[in-house]
Amino acid sequence: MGGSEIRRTMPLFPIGIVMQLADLSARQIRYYEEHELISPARTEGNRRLFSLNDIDRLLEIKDLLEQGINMAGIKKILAVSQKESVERDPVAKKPEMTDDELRTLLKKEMLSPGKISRSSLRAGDLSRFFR
Amino acid sequence: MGGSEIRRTMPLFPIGIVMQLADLSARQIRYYEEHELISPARTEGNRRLFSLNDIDRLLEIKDLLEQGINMAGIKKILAVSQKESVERDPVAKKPEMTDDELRTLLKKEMLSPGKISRSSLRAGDLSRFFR
DNA sequence: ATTTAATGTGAGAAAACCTAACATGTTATT
DNA sequence: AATAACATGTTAGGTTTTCTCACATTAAAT
Repeated sequence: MGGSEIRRTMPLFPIGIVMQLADLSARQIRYYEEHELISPARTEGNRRLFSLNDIDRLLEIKDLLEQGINMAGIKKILAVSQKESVERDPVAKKPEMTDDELRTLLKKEMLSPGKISRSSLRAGDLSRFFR
Repeated sequence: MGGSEIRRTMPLFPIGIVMQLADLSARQIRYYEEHELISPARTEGNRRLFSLNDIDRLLEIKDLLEQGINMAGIKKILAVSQKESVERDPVAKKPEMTDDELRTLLKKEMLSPGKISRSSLRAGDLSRFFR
């Protein structure tokens, strides 16, 4: 788990917000969880709390569903794409990075990106909103 | 209005999450709102929804309060700092935490994921976590 | 000793979310 | 065409979270 992992996996959003961000119904989101495509955290009182990773994943699921892929297929695909993203993550791949390398990386992360309209959210977009 | 305004002003977080992120009680947060130091959005059902800007602001308020400044003073200061942050280049902005300090913090986070010490969070830091 | 400022606490109400069950609309299969 | 499987809608009843409002408490200033 790299440095950015911490933020991206922080359970922050209630389902109501996620519904808006991903444009999905509560029923859909819970259904995907039922099929183990996502595993949002829970509060002490059992309310779901979603991370940015969860939301990105939901956008991916939505995308794949629209391509006619079913739960089983999506599950397989997501399992692969997750493995890939871990291998591709520069921080995760080089945990023994020198201080200067890490410093350079962090500076790059601090750069401000441009604006994006929320209504046109697609899989992967969220990672550009939040880092 | 800068490009990043859209994301940073998006009402996303319920008060429960903000309490954890800023390490403040609900009472404190509502009190600051009562004194117009923050103006979180509301759901249709009247629940507060905080943006990243709101949370940064809360961290600033906390900071200023610890310095012994009262509501009135903080209000004035925040009015100024807001104006400045709009006019100032966000990248060139002088950090409250040096890059070295941030790097050290992030390293610690990488070693124990999910165990970010909230107390180490200060005003403005959040904008580096989320973009 | 008061007053003021910031925060704690509790009550009662409402919103948001939970699970579970059943219903509906599609698509695939027989 | 009938049936089955899949994804989603809907409703019901219950729990958690948040709301406002009021009163209490603590610490600092007068």
